[in-house]
Amino acid sequence: MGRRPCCSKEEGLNRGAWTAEEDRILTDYVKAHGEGRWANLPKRAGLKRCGKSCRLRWLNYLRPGIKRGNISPDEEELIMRLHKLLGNRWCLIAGRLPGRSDNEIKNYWNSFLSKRARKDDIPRRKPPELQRYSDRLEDRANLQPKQNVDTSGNLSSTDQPSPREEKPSMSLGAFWAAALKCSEGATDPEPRVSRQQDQHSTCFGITNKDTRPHPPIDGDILPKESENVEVANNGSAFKLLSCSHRKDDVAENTEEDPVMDFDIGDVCLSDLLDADLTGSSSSSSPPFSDPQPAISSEELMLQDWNLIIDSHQADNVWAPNHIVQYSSSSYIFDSPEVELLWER
DNA sequence: AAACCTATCAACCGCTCCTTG
DNA sequence: ACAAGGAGCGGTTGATAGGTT
Repeated sequence: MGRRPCCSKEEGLNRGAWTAEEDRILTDYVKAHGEGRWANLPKRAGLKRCGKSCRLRWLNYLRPGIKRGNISPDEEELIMRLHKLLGNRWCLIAGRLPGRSDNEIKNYWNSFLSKRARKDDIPRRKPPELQRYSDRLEDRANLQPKQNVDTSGNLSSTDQPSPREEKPSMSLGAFWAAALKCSEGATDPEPRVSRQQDQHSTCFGITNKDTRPHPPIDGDILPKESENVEVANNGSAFKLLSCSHRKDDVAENTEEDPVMDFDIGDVCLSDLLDADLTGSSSSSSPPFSDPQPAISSEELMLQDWNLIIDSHQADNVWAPNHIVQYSSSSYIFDSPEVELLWER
């Protein structure tokens, strides 16, 4: 489909900084008619501005409750931690900081925190099994440089990108993001889940069979209840027992049950979590069922290595009743982050 | 005092996805 | 099923202020 030229290229529109008068007109109009219909707003309100520009101005500066400047140390720390998990997904990060706009956080990051993050970055160490797997892939790629290595570690003879490469899988990284998105909906008294946020059917929760009090969680990040994933106390950690939702069920259950499974690319989260990773990569029972192309768990983890938080980071606080033991890894459902440990 | 450099941040831009007809 | 329009996101740009030489 063709795209309309950007409205900012239209003749006769004001550009650059907004004047106080323009602000007043926009504020009055939105207060009277509500948000939305941005494309028509300038004409109706009598503003010589692009609709997108009006939307941006309203969301970033004029809407009620917006905070400007003076980002507190707490907010700064939260931004750092969320960015570590979510990357440059500013709208999601902003969603965790009431009154802050994605633009402000993005600017703050680019001008200050990115430098700090680089300075603080700890070199990340791959666990030995992943390092070996990574080396094997590299060796094979070197032997046959014109061949692609597909996501299952197999070689393909075509130069065309595989479908998976064309459309990247929802990664473990996205899984973390999904958990955060879910928490946002669950904690906000007036959930504002955007269409785009909703598109992956992203919600996830665990049943905490432990009866110990829920530890204080910043913003109470995860849903407190779930009927879908059972977690049992295993002494120092919790082992995932089951995950009842299949991706086929999600559509029907979405309405009444906010907790659901979701796809991680071609696989279901429950598949990933149910899979047995303790065996070698040549295990006779592949973790993910046909007809999906086999994707090894090693590969999945390798792909997402950069999103894994190193267990040596000093500020990690582990709450044993929020750990899901998964093979040699442990998923931690605690604090604003969902974290993954190796060989815990 | 002037020129230059750097940091900040508001705004722009292009792209993607969703909704609607 | 398809196309067009609406909306939102994230990267980038450019104006400006403040600091340094």
